[in-house]
Amino acid sequence: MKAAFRDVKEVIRTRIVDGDWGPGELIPNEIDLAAEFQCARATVNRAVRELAEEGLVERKRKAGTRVRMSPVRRAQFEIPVVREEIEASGRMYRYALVRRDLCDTPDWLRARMGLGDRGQVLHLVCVHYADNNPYQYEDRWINLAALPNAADVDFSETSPNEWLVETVPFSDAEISFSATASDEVLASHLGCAVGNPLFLAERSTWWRGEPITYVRMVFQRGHRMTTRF
Amino acid sequence: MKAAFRDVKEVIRTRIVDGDWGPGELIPNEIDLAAEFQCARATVNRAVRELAEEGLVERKRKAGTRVRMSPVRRAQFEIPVVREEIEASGRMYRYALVRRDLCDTPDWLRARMGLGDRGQVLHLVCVHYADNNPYQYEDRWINLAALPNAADVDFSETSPNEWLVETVPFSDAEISFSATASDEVLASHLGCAVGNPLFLAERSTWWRGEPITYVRMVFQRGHRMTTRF
DNA sequence: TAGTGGTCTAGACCACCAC
DNA sequence: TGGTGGTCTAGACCACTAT
Repeated sequence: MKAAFRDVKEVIRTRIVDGDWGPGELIPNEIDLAAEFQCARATVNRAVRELAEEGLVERKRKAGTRVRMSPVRRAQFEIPVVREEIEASGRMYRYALVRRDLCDTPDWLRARMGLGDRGQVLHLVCVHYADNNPYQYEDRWINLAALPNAADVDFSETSPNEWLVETVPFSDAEISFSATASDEVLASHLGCAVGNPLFLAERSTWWRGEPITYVRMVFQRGHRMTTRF
Repeated sequence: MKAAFRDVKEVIRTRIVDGDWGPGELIPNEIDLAAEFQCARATVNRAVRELAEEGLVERKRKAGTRVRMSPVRRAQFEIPVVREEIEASGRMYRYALVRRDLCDTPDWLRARMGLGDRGQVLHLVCVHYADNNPYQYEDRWINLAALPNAADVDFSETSPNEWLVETVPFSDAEISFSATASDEVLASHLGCAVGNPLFLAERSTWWRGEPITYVRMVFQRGHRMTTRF
């Protein structure tokens, strides 16, 4: 008899999934549901509110609660730190820094991140291995105007990924996924053929409105990103 | 003075983002926060509970609430119906059925969907256009044991996607994203070169535990899936 | 304008678990 | 075992909006 709102939620969910309450149909109001389930209205409110957050129903004051015509489908992915992702799968993680440059901000990066004027960026290239097989190629640019001390960090041991997570933990980000073809550099680092299709993730990060970093992460051939919903 | 819990939530979020309460740090308990914000404990509870759902803090009974060391990053994507996706971007949607077969369930599909014994499936191939440019190639298999009337539907006008959404609205799904190379069939339908890297989404769907459909959706060259978090 | 959901409150009991 | 979060209740007032 604990978490009554969960029971209420599941009963309602079942009625919707089973079609007792069809798409577009109005379901009873909170007072009636509270009476049916012998509980307080607040309990029903939480149950139905969570179903609305899941996209199963739609609520409007005065109009009541309706089953959605087509449920909103939200696929949700956890974005872990590479090392944790690899170690969680039981494989050994290894990291290697391939390249490190200090340079003026390229124009394409300035445009992409909304960086004004000029300034320097730290350009890092590294590879993440799982059981000594290349897993991910990382090409990263760090805005030194925002993180000047990044220039003094030794990235040969610590991956920029982890250093950033510790240093700027709570940031806004935009991530996008696409497909790209392997060029000679990628082929040599990932051990695949030139022209192979590869899964690419790009992420831009801001902290309190200020651009922090942009990274291209290219995964080993055959990589999949999966979720259930 | 409406939605006090939102104000409380934002004040706490700001303190965390600004570093007033650093990673791993214990934040005041609900009673103290309620006193500070001059509100009921339930109000603080909702605020902090939602921050926990967002992955910003971690709560444990007796141990209290701590700021997460590295916030859990969840990228969330809405999975719209193709037509809506295209029309939302202001482009004209067009659909074409390329192929329709009734056949015995191939072994690979049986394994992938957890289909027992034999049975027939409806195999549909179609293309979705945006402003008359190919946008997505769809290769779909429908389990006729679960949806026998799918065999009688005229899919030359209605896309299987939309028919399924109307017919089986509330289902469980597994979706996965990867990169694939264009073969001759894809190249001809999508108007790209053979070997081009393409973004691939695969979805398996179940309703009340029963396999419904498996679909491979291959997007036009250069397609990106983007979200902020 | 009336009905519905959105939210707050004050108090209560309980489950969990670090100490 | 005591402190903390998790939840429920009964009642209240308010905001929105369909009618």
